[in-house]
Amino acid sequence: MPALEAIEGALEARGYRVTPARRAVLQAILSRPEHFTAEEVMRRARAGRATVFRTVRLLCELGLLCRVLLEDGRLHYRLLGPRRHHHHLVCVECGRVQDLEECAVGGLVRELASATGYEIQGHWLEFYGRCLSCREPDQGGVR
Amino acid sequence: MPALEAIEGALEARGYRVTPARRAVLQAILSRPEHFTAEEVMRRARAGRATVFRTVRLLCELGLLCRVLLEDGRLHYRLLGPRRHHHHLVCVECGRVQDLEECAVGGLVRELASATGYEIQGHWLEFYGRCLSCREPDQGGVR
DNA sequence: GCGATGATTGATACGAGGTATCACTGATGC
DNA sequence: GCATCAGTGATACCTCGTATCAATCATCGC
Ligand SMILES: [Mn+2]
Ligand SMILES: [Mn+2]
Ligand SMILES: [Zn+2]
Ligand SMILES: [Zn+2]
Repeated sequence: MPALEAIEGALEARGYRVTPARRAVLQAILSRPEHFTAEEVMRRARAGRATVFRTVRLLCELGLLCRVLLEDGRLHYRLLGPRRHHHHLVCVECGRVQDLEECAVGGLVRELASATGYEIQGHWLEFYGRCLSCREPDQGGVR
Repeated sequence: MPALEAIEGALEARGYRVTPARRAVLQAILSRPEHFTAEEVMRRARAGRATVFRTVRLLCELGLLCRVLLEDGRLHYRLLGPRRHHHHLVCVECGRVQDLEECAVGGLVRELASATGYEIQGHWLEFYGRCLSCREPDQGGVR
């Protein structure tokens, strides 16, 4: 999880200004739990609606945020470490999100490309389930 | 692609009535291209907004429609043959959608489950690219 | 047939989540 | 100093739904 300065550095490095509005959005994001909606950021950042959405989009484009697609189709955002393209495992009970280390469908993409003739450019892949701690009561585990 | 009578039969078989409003929605769907939004159905079916959305949801639940997640997060719908759970390959240029024969991440799901302890209950998986015909101009192919 | 019951409908309001406009502000470059 | 352009935010607007609720329709027991 990058610190404020790291994110601001990444913005400046790409020619974007670090303005008060952007800093407000960044602070709101850093104060949020592991994943959040743009609306939640809105409520905490002293910045206009359009600016919040623009900033979130910008951070996604720069690879500083990743988008987490929930099972019901809602979109959340999440700070991204230095990681590249990857996918998520979302606990539908407690909301915990686990980044999956890498993209496990690379082989599948190649197979599909040769089977269908498509030039495959991207994909969505998200998994949903119940995490270990949410399952524990089930199992009548220790204690 | 099921015909009107087949869909109506499926509704009746599960205890749902085939009403004029539902028939109007079905006809609008059958007149649409391979995938469509609920809004497009709205514009063609003489039926109230709520009814259109309710009917589309019902058809999804009954397995008569499948949901196609576009790259930008929008949701389209598509008539489903007798197929089960599967995924899509969407051409981002012409919009063509190809149903993938089966779910190719079953093995991955099992691996993930044992690696993470999650009980994995579902997933989203959609691929985006350019289909063969949309690529052809690229390649200076035959003719 | 008759009334009770439950399914279905559509007008309408509401809500989330996001984009388009556009006049304005504030840095930057010269 | 002035032109230019990135950034801003109020606001209107849009899509894609869901909630409400009174009206209607079909069915069923009698
Ligand atoms: Mn992530
Ligand atoms: Mn399909
Ligand atoms: Zn959990
Ligand atoms: Zn195509």
